[in-house]
Amino acid sequence: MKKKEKICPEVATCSVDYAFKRIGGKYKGRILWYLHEHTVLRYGELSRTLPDITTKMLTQTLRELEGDLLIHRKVYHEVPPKVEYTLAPFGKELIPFITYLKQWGDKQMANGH
Amino acid sequence: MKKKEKICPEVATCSVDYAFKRIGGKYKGRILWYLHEHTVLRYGELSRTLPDITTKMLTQTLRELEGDLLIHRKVYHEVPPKVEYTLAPFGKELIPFITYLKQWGDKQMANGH
DNA sequence: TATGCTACATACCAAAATGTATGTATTATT
DNA sequence: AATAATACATACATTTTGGTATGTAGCATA
Repeated sequence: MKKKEKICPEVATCSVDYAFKRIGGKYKGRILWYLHEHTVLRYGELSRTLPDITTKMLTQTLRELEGDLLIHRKVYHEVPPKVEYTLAPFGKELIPFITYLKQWGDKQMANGH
Repeated sequence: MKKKEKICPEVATCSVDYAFKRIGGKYKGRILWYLHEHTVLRYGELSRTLPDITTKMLTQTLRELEGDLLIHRKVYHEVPPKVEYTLAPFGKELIPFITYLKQWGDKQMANGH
């Protein structure tokens, strides 16, 4: 049947939901992981590291991560343009979790799940 | 511009992508978390715990989690019906990571981010 | 003057995810 | 015979997300 009547009963637990929203999306996890592995990556390097992403989605995703203060964007005013991306403090705090998740994923994949 | 030429260059890192896909979706994180908190929940209890979910999405999401072996579904052949959901081993392995993420979310929310 | 380099922007379109509304099954109870 | 309880199923509509194709800026080099 339809919707529920009650409003959010356990306000605190919504932080799970909150967190998942910042790292959801098709590419955010990988972008954060690659920035962790390489420390600093230019736009074109990210594009080549994620071969399945389009420029539109890459730019869009990077802007969202930047807006959430998970990554930092440094622009060099040169021609041709140069922009470097790095993990911001809040993004770095997510690394242990992504590391753990990655290991879980490796294990799952190894067992064919 | 368009797509890239290269195929996936870093095969191993795709486990990040793999893992994110199993726990992605609008409600999976919360469902796993609530099952962890309550140990066992009936369908109706889950529905009341997630007041914003519809029966269609709840059922659909539970089936996906079950298919990925993250949760377990136990049916009691009674009338009216009774079905209990619990975390399966693979799902339990995700708890430390969801716990970490939840703490991160709590902190972010507390600071207004 | 044309082309290349790099990091995008943007209009339009397709696919995927989620929501709405309504229906079903079975047995006990009124 | 009608109603209640519980856990769904399902057709259809809408929203959200992602994809395609093409364009722009500005300077250097051929």
